[in-house]
Amino acid sequence: MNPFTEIVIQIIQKIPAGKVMTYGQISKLAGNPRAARQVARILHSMSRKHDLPWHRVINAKGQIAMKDNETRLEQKLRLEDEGIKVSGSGRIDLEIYQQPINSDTWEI
DNA sequence: TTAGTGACAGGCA
DNA sequence: CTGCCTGCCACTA
Repeated sequence: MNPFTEIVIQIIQKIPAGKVMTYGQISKLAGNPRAARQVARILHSMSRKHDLPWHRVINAKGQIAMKDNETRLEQKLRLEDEGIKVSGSGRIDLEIYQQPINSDTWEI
């Protein structure tokens, strides 16, 4: 497994419940600012075997970027279950729920 | 091998 | 606020 993938997985596992991060944040923390799409791919392929909180990862517009309606609904329900308010169209207030990368908990 | 396609981001209209 | 365009890279047909 390449180091980028490992770091991405560790970052996602550190996202606290009730908070979210964007793909861009994660890719930047992992050392590849332009690899947001690969983060998404890692999530899709690794979320099951690594038990990742994939639902806490959203796009830069603060929305659920799902194409599949079932998965989109599941993510919405999981987020609301953690106290995150999700708008009808799947929007989330990043000002409130986004986990800042400058926090002391991020010693990557 | 080339072309199409995303769990995306950022700039611009 | 929304939509379109370009860059990015792994995967698939």
